[in-house]
Amino acid sequence: MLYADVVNDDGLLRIGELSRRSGVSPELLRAWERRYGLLRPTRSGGGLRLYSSADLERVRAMQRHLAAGFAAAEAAALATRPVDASDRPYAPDAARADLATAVAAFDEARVHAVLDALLGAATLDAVLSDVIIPFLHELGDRWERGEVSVAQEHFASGILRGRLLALTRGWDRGLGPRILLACAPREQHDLGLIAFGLALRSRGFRILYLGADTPLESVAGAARAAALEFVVVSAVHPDRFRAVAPQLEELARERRLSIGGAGVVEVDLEVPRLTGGAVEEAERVTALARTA
Amino acid sequence: MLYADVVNDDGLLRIGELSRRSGVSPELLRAWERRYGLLRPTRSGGGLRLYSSADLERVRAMQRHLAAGFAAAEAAALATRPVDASDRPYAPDAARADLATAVAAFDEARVHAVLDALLGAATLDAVLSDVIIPFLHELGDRWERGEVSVAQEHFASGILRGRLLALTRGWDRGLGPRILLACAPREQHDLGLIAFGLALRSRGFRILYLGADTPLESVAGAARAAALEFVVVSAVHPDRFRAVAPQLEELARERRLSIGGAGVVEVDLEVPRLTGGAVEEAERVTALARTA
Amino acid sequence: MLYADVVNDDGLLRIGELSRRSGVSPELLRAWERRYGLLRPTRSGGGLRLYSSADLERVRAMQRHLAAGFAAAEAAALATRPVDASDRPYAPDAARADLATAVAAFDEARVHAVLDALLGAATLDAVLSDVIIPFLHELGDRWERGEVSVAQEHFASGILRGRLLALTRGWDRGLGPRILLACAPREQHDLGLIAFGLALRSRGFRILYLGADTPLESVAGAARAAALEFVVVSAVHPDRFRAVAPQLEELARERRLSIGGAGVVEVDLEVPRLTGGAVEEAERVTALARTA
DNA sequence: ATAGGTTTTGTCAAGCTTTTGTACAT
DNA sequence: ATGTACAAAAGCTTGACAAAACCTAT
Repeated sequence: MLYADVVNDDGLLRIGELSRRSGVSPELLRAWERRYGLLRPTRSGGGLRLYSSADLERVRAMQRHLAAGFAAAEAAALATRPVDASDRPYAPDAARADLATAVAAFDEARVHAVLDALLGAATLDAVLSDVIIPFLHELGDRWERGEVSVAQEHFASGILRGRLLALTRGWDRGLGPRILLACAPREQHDLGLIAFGLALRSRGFRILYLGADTPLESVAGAARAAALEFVVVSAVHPDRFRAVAPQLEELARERRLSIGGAGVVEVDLEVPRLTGGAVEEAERVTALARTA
Repeated sequence: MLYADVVNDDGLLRIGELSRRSGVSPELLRAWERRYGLLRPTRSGGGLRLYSSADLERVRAMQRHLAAGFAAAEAAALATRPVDASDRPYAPDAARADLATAVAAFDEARVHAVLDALLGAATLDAVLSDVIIPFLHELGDRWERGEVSVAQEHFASGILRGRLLALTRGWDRGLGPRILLACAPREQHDLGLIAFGLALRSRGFRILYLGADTPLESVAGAARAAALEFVVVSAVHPDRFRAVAPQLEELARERRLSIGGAGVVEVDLEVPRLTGGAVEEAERVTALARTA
Repeated sequence: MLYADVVNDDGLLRIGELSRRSGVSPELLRAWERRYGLLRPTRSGGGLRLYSSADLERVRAMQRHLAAGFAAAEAAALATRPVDASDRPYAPDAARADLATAVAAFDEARVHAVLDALLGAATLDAVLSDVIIPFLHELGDRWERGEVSVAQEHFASGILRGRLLALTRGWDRGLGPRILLACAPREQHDLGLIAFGLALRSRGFRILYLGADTPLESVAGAARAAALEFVVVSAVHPDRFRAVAPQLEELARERRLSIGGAGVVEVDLEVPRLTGGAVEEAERVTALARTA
């Protein structure tokens, strides 16, 4: 189930099944159709109503509006109103707001649509530094202030992780210098590191990505096994670095190690620190590699 | 009876012996020969049928096919068809071995190439249950035995997570029942849960995915906010369940909750458990949802 | 592999066995065939229905859809959709067919949806060489045979150009070796060249892209101005090369020039020729650059 | 919400044919 | 060993029927 399904969405429901799925009686569904034109079912050869998934969505919207206190006529008007698909060129601020709304409603399709529009309108660098990374920060802040639930934060990072990882495909191939990326032990936030990797990739690096919560011995081992010179270890929380400070400094003597992520600002180690944004630091690392 | 009486110099069997060895009556053997050309015995000077061991194999194949439910004509066609071993490129065992080699060498391009070939050759269900999930298990086992480094394990799961998440796009769309998937608190292994979600998706479910390490209050909150009936919480380690047993049982009273993942086997809770593989349990959940 | 899997390859079932395996009564199976064309069994000499494993799959799909609440007619329509026959996640042939249908109907959303699904399921390399480039060839062939209108051909190449160009963003940045790509003078087909550029980019090259119909003096000038060593000139029609043969040979003495595209096969020049597919030749060029 | 009519769909039956294991005469 | 016969099992087609689900109109 793939190609046709993506567009064609689904089959058609008869009124009984629509009723079952929406919890609205068939009589009422027909009344809403007759009175407010809420639904526009196609018909079978014999005249039975056939509803699409869009109809089901409209019924659900109608129910939400009714529950919110609107009169039936108004609720129907709201539910049938077309979703404005304004094709503005590239508006990072509006996009962040859109993402926030979509995440609040667990609306996966909308999140993807916003990301599609963004990636269609601007470079990955721009989308990462103007939208995705700031959005993640905002999300984190609002989570701390209790304005966003853990579920919403998880939902959002799941989708973003999927989108970003999809862009990483093949990022270890080719001719450029190879760099190893890993999160410090016990560090679970990997999205910033992935973004950093993507920024590096678009500058010609080959990425060996180990991801969240990687023991430093493994980092060192992999760097040795794959003969890598450059290594970046990332953490959002400074304690993650402090807990392994000696090992980090040892690795720094062996390889060209940098540490990055929000956790670096308060840490004092004998290791170069990437304190800026992912794209900015990718640019700096590239410049460094050029001279090396 | 002497050996020489039933088997002649060239190792050829007479019909009685073929009958005895195969359990098929001589009459029926002759009928199969006449009707379907199943057997092509040579003849003795006196006209007696002389069967080779290949004939015996064909008879046994015929019996297997009959037992499998094929009618005689079709079973014979299958038994006489030349063994064209494999003209289709789906070889799960070889693929797993390939993946292991590629991962050991941190060869990202090769991992992707293997996955491309697999996804092009078989259904997602098959690839998940024959290759990806077993591969992850093998990887875990070999990690426990120290044959695989953490770095290799991380490298592999990063790539697989990216590929699987890419396939999840739009999995919340459609007409089917909606189901919430989350890992138990402190549980970081999400790949099995993603695979389970994909298997459910291909059976028509709509997926709301919260991912690793999700507090149960968030699960409950999201289930309420999005009006979801079905919820699955997963963990690889049983302690993850035990630590939140009361909350799980409370949630189970409120929603249709199941728990799954390797961690369920040793846990004793008043909550339905999904103890099988991802695809298998997806099938079961689908059946369950039907009865609801 | 289980015995059943081997047999399922192409064994034929009679209606009783199909009934046993699916749990659907023979009467109902015949009714579904008669009413909805769900099954298309071949017939034995005497007229008995003979079903393939694909038929069994269709019956099972039908049952799933019924269980999901669809009425029989709608469930059958879903189960007979061509995509259900090969529900591999990555089905290049099905995708090409889908693209052709969508193009014939000027259905842009569907073209995008198919491409989205493909790029989610496989690597760009695979999609280029398995789907996009073959599709362009088919389109050209069918245009020559008059089966496709100019409008359809323009529509398709417009969309594909847009999608591919969106992926080229920033492809001149970074650390890799630089390569100049241009179409020969008067050559308008640039899609293959873009695909080639993308394959090179994913291997670490930096691309300087001049596009369709570029005078060779401009190519030479740009190569000199940007100090580029590698140059590829492409054409679909051999005359485009012949018309500028001396200049090509001169440029080849100055830079590492290759010529590519469908037009190279019949041309005889003192210039290295890239006669294979875009991805394949990108791999070769990468290997060359490595040794250089 | 009800009444009265229509469509859809699973099931069944009658009468006939094909398939297939077994039996028997030569 | 061969060829023919035979009867049970399984299938085929046509036609019909009744319960469930839907329709419109009041």
